[in-house]
Amino acid sequence: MKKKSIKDIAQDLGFSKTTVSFVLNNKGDEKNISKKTQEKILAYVHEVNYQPNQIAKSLKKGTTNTIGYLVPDISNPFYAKIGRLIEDLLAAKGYHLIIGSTDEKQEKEDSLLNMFVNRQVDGLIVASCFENLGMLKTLAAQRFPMVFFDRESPDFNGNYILVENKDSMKLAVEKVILKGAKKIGLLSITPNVYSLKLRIDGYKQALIENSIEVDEDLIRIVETDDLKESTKTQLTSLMEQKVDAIAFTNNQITANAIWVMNTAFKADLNRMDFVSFDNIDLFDYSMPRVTSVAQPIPEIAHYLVDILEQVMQSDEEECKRIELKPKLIERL
Amino acid sequence: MKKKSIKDIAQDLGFSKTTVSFVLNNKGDEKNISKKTQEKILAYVHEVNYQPNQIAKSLKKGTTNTIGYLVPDISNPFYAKIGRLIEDLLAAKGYHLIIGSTDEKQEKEDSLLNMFVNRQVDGLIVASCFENLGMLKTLAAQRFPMVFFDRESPDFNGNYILVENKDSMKLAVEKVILKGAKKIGLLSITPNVYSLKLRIDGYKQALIENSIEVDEDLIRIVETDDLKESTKTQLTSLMEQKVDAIAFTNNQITANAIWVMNTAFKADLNRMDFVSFDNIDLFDYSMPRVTSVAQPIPEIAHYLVDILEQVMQSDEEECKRIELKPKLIERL
DNA sequence: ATGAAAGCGCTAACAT
DNA sequence: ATGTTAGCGCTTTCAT
Repeated sequence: MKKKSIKDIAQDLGFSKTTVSFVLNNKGDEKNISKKTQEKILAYVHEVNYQPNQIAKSLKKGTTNTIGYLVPDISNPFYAKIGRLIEDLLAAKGYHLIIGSTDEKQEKEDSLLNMFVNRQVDGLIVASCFENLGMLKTLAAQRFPMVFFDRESPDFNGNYILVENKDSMKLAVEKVILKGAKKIGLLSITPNVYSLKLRIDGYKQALIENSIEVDEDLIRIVETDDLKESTKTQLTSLMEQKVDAIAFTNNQITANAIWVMNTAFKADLNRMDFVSFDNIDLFDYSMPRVTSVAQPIPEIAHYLVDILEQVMQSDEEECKRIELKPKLIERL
Repeated sequence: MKKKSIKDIAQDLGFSKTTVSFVLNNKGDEKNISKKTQEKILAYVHEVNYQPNQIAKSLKKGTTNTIGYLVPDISNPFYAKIGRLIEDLLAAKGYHLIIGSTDEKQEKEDSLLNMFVNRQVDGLIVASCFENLGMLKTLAAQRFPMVFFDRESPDFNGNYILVENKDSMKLAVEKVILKGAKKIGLLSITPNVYSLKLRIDGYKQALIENSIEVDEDLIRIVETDDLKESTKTQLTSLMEQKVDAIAFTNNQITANAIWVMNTAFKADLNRMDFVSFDNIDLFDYSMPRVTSVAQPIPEIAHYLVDILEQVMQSDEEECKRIELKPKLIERL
């Protein structure tokens, strides 16, 4: 049995497509369709298990009830968890999620943005790498509903859900300073992401305010393309400098670094302290202990869909910028 | 400037929609469109940055180049990683991923399946809870392209990418027996998932073959709805029985259990051994040490899109069942 | 070498 | 109270 369309239903029952459509969309009463007709249609629709073609509906209405979720890597626990939360929040409002991972590459990001827009997503939630603003600015100019998170660009005016990067990192680093650390290294992925730059700034500020000289040679950048190997190289080099603490700017790099530390520097673990921006479950049981800056994930998810919904509904000009406070989790 | 459609392009240039469409789809030569016309159209299209409406295309062609990915929880690292891998594999073939989390509930699963089908996804990759086979059987009867993984139902004939559950679990449990464990508990989520039942069977088999009596009271099932609390309760009760090893049937429950162990039973960690089906990064650094059965994630992903593609292309009757071998990672 | 027109399945303004 | 019709943006057969 082939799939029935509204047309089939109408023909089978001897009504017009219009009547059937009205009934199916609960406009029966409003459109003065007789109770009897309504019941007849509903019964038949149920009998043949009619399923509306959402694509046709989308083409007609110009909306798809689909939201694009664009992040560097959907399997990163931070993005995965937020993804799960917004999936549920959006589902409650009738939206579905289509996902894309950009690998921090503007090229991939642009191509995915393009695809999503062509697929007529109704809105976009994105953790952009903000390397090249062209595509984003074009979309913004068209008033395409977008909300950004995790990352920010000072040159792009959009709706942002962010966390206090600089201050939080500063507070975290100060914890290990208070504990006695004197020579503190830092490991980060590409700092041309502004949020990461802020985290690095926080680290520096902590040193400065505590009269520790900022040594640029202790600030190491790993290559995103070859994270595992690059982390190992940089970390090894840092260890040779005899640092007594290390700060990491996100969960991904911390996880890799912990692995390296356990593999190659087990003996040093006890004399050192570690600080991570981002918190992952792992930190609760991992060796070494890691003091971490936990982003308020449920809150972020909540604001993301909240603001996106507002943007999709009203055509307001004003951009929102919401900055949330992370929670510092001490594990020293 | 409003978005241009093919019609606009045609009007602007004085050609027909047909001609423009042919050129846009690289059928210019095949359809004998003059070089000059082709160039003109291409140039203009580029100038105004024309973007085809994929929804319209989908409606016309009956395919959307979208694949539905349906799992219990997209933020579970196992599903997230596979998600990421198939996202990339599918992207290379022009497909996008639309995701749904079912929370192990058939109701949610059915509703998502329905939505995905109504949205005309071209295929489905699903880790079903297989609680009620109605919806799945209906889809299978319509020859809807689907590939299943991680879970299996003996009552449902579909394409499966699985791992050896029973044997792997048996081997893992035997490791701790060899190390001297005598009283081995087991913690699992809902065993009405057949794959989990197999893992439990493997556990039992290991005991039997090593002349250890199977004590049903040492086999504990946690409630999926309240995982954290239920894990705590069951684990505490198991610990009161003075078990000297515990086996867990998936990563989710192991992660929770590790947390409970660290919180409430730190003193017991050293005298005990742990075994987990599924491996997560965390196990490399966590206390306690956990011997784990690592599923071959990239291979699973690879087969998933491979088989799905085959199913979408040919209309072959035959169902495939691929069983992969996990890798045992000893950490005793 | 190019165009007219039908149609994918749906909605909704406008009849009747 | 129900039907006619146009149209969303695209592809494709059949004309010319």
